[in-house]
Amino acid sequence: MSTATVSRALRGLPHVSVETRDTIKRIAAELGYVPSSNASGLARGRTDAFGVLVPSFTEWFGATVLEGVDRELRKANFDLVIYEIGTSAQQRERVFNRSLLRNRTDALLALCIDFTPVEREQLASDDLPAVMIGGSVRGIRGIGIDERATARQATEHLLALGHHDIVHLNGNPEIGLNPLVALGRRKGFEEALTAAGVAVDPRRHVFGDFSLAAARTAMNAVLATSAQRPTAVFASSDEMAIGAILAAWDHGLRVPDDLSVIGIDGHPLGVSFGLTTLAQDPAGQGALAVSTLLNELNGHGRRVRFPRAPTTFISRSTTGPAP
Amino acid sequence: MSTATVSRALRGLPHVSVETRDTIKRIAAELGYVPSSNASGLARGRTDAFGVLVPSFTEWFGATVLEGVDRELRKANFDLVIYEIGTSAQQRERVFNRSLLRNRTDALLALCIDFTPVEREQLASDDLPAVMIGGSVRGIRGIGIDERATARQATEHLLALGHHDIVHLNGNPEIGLNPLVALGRRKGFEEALTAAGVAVDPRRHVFGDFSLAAARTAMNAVLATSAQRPTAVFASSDEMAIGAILAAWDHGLRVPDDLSVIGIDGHPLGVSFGLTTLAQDPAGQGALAVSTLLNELNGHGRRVRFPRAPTTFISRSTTGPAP
DNA sequence: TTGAAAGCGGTACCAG
DNA sequence: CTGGTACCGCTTTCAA
Repeated sequence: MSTATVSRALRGLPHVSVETRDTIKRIAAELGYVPSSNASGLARGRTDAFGVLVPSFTEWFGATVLEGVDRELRKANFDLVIYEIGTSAQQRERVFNRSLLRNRTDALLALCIDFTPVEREQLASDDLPAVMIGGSVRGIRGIGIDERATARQATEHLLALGHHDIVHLNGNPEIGLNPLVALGRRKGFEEALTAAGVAVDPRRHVFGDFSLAAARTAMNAVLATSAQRPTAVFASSDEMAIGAILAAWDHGLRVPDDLSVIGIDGHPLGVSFGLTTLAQDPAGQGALAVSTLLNELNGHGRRVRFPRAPTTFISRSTTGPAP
Repeated sequence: MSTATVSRALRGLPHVSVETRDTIKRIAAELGYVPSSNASGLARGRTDAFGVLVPSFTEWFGATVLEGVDRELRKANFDLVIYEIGTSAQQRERVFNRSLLRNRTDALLALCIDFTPVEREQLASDDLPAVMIGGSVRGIRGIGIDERATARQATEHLLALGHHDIVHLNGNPEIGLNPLVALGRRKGFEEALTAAGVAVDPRRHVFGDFSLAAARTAMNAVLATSAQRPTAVFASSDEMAIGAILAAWDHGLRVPDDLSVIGIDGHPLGVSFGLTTLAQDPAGQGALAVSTLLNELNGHGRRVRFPRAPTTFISRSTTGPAP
């Protein structure tokens, strides 16, 4: 058998007789033969791998996106190369100067990262197809929910229940993540208020760092010092919403009787707290990004733009009528 | 310039004049040249990448290990290829038959996975250096805490506070993860009880699936039906411990006044609940595995055995004297 | 110090 | 349907 025939047989290409193919496959299995991805990749100019840039492994959104990415990649027999790039510019520079451009991947996914203009330029100039998940950025295609509309919907839910004094527990836009998400959610919150004829009070804009602990601290401060207590909280993430619930408990307040809380995300922990939320589907977003890029790599269609990722209102038990 | 000289210059090898090297580096930078990892890997018989098998992206232990693995890999300019292999044997077979043996990685890390004998054999026969993190398995080197001693220490803490009726909230050993961790923790629990002259009551062995929600449900059942209420809970993981705390709250019980709770892990969420726990350092375990394997790949030393990973007692506010 | 040339392990084109 | 054979882009040995 020539190497050519073996190669064809093993990859399921045509022009190989059935019996030849079977023989080759059997022997390959016996020998435990597996082609070298390096050699194959070199010859084909492909790597059969996607790269993903994540801000952190331990953060829910990114991890859940990876779940979907991996699922879709696995179907296509692609591998997944992950680069964790914290919020430090130094780490990021390393990745950009070396790994990204190292031709180890056929495409790139970035998770809600706040790229610098230089980085965006590098990404664009590089021929690697790239998509950003969790908030789009100029120059790179993005897939994500409609931040503003989602925030508005959450706020409207609270308004409809009669709440007028609502705290917006938001993420700080300056922590290296894509600032557009915090900004967009703020905007949607204010829009809803304004549309309902409720005044926007800047003191009700509180920062919880997108983390449970920080949100709890921030809300504790609000509940401790406010001359007048808010009756509801709109949190830009479920983890912050749970922090708000714990803060309410810290103050002996009942949820939702004394304080209503709504979040965004659909974090699994929300179930345990009966959290009302607007759920998104990070795994679905990741899977969509992969299948689209895979399609484009195969020459089917070019440069699709993504529609807004869907969001689902999940009504549980942390929101109720204003007291 | 010949390709040979360029190759030497760019990789910092000797036998290149300083000025030649500088020129080459400058031009390479201008051109944005980056060597193809495939070609380089093919020529050197190396991939400069590690593979990691994780049960799930969204589970705390694995994600935290990845954090440490990535940190150490990045230092060495290695890339990280991740294979998520749920608990389904089918998915795993895919990985084993294809990816693992695909020569995309120089070494393999597996996170607390319950390999079948066949899989173990494949791993062993393959020349890939491998280490298992979070519970060792026959045939593969492992790095992890001393399950039994840690569980015993946690239980002893409770006993010392005067508790005699202790529930062990354990993980179910049959969910695809390494069963030795649940078994070892059970053993340590019973040892401590026996050493203290306390009878082991099988009805106090409750399964929480290593998850918060399941643990809460399980504990709710205990608290609802027990003729006599336990005064303390030893949970095999912090997430389950938090589930127990929520269950206590569900029943209007105060922690630790009515029920003491201790966990194992050092999960960040524990901080928010004041959880007393025996913390381990998953990132450190991952980093150690990587640096060791890296060393061995470079020919320095061979087949190190790992000492037990350390554990730290963190006393917070969920344990107190028995009522 | 530098360059020439032989692989590394596949793929793909072309001829038989 | 099958085999021969130039590469793919880089590393490495050997000479110059």
